[in-house]
Amino acid sequence: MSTGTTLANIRNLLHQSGFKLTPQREATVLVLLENEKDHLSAEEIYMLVKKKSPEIGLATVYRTLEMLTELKVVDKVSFNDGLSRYDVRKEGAKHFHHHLLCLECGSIEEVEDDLLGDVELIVEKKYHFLVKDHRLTFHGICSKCQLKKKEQAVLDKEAAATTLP
Amino acid sequence: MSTGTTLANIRNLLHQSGFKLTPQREATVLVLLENEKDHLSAEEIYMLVKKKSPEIGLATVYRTLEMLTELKVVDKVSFNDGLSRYDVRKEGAKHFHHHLLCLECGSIEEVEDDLLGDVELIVEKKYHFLVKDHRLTFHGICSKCQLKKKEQAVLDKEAAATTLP
DNA sequence: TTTATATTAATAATCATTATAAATTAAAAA
DNA sequence: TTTTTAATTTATAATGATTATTAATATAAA
Repeated sequence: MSTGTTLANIRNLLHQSGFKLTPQREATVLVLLENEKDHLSAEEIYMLVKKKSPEIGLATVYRTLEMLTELKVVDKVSFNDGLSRYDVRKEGAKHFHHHLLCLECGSIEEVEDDLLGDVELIVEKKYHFLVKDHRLTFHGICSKCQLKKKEQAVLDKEAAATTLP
Repeated sequence: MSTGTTLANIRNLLHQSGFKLTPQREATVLVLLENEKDHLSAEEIYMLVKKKSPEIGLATVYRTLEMLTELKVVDKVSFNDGLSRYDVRKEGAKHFHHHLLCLECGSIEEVEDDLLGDVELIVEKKYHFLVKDHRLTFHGICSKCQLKKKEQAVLDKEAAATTLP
């Protein structure tokens, strides 16, 4: 549980922004807070929220996520798989966290390090582009799949050795 | 027209990879090469290809783009708008080019500068993640919309001044 | 020239997401 | 506390980007 972004904070924000706090919205926020590291899709969030708010409809989850995204409570990220993922924004975070997307198993890991340094300033000055946010995703192979591939390579080698007369 | 990635190169690559060179595929590649800077969606590409290959179907464009993406001739990028965009990959490019996405008008500009330096190495070493590619997108306001906003602010100010008694 | 099979067009289907309209409810007002 | 208002929800339909299917067509190797 992040020290900054809490249910109470989000309640306040909704109120200040003129939105009502419904049980469905609260359940959705709770699920997001409980699963901060998981980069859940809307459908996944829906399934989890349903356990807290069984009558909820998928469309409501989508609406809630959209509202939270516009309020900048939540970050929405698209990878190349046709799904959007939703993360609670770390309050006070200086930059958006980055993602490591495994091309083999589809797992997504977070990188909190500030990898960009002053790049936003460079972009603003050189390209006259007022930067509000950014997204950085690395596509590659996670350590687990790298291990798997090594093991598989070993097995393949042994199988070939066994086959030889 | 990039000096590296040409129709001839792509023809060779298709052949070497065991794919046939159909007029539809050729037309698609031509459109992509002619519109390198434009970050076209599948639908936009389809409309352009149709001018060269009037009988072509949208599904064929999708299939061709998918094949070119798998062959790494084309890069597919997703922003948060539900569409995928397709760019010809610059042959020999050391890194993927970056994007400036304007939140106001939706325009997309390219950044060719290498903004990341050795970040991929850092990620590989620290996170044990074998990096194959990356995507970096800046969300913000383009210079045109910044100008527009300034002009609008000026107009608003004048309107307010006119209204005052 | 023939053959094999990759590829296409036309159409249907899928799926993530959004729209719709009646019903419900949160919270402000009385 | 009750009433009112309009925001919000549910259930369902609709949308649009993309993929699957199948008969027809076409590329390129033999």
